[in-house]
Amino acid sequence: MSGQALKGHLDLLLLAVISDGAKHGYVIINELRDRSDDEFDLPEGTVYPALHRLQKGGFLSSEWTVVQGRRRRTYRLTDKGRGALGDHRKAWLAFSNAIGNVLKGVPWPHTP
Amino acid sequence: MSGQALKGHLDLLLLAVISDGAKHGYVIINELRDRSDDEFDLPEGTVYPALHRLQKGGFLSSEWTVVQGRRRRTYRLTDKGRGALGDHRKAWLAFSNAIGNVLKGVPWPHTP
DNA sequence: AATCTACACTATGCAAACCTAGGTGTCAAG
DNA sequence: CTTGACACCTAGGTTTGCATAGTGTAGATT
Repeated sequence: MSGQALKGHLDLLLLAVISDGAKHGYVIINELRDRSDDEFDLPEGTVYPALHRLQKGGFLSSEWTVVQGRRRRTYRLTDKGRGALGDHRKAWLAFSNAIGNVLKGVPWPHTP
Repeated sequence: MSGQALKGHLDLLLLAVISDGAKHGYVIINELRDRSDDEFDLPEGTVYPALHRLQKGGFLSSEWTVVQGRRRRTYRLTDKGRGALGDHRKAWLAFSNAIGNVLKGVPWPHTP
C-alpha cells in the first residue's frame, strides 16, 4: 500500500475490525494485516492516535486490563460507533462504486 | 462525497478521464461528475492544481488552444502517464479488494 | 445597454490525518 | 543477558485536497 490512499478510510477499517468483539491495539494491527492479506500493515503511529481520536469522538470506549504482566487497552464499539460503522460502510460502497464507474471503459494494456 | 476520502485517488481519476482523449480542465470536471453519477463533483481548486502537479511530474503534457476567444489548456497523457494509470489502477484494485476483505464478515444491521 | 450565466484558468494558504521516528516497559526463549 | 515478540505512547513533518479569491471572454437574457 502506497501513499496516503488510506486517508479517510482508516476509521472504517478500525471500526470494522473492532465490531466483532473488544480488542486491543496490537491485536487490531495484526488482524488488519491478516484480513487484508498484508495490504494494510499499519504502523503503530498510525493506529494508536486513530484509536484515541475515535474514542475522543465517542465512537469507542476503552478499558485497561493486565494480562500476564502486560497492560492492554481494550476497545469496544459504542452505539454511536456502530452507527458510524454503517455510515462509513455505505459511504465506502458509494465511493468505490463511483471509482469503478469512472474506470469503466478505460482499457487495459495488452489484454484481450 | 465527504471528508478526504479522495486523498491518494485523485490522480487515478484524472488520468482515467484523460486517457480516452485530450481534454481541458473544465471538461474533465464535468466528465468526472457525469461518469461518477455526481459522486465526484470536484471544485476547480482541487482539479487545476492537481493537473499542474501531474504535468510537473511528467504524467501529462499540455498545450494552449483558443476556441471561440477562450483560451484552453488541453491535457493529454504521456507514456509515463499511461504507465502510471495502469499502476494506479492495479493499486486501486488491490486496495478496494483489501477493504472488501476486511469488511467481509461485518454484518449489516436489520438486514436478513 | 446592462446584467447574468457558463466557460476557463490561476494563486495562496489552510487543515486533516497519516507516517516517521523516536521513546517506555514486560515476558519468554536461547 | 540478549534477542524478539508483546504492548503502549507522542511530537513533528509532509502530503494534498479544498476553500477562497481573483482574472477574463462569450453569449443569452432583461
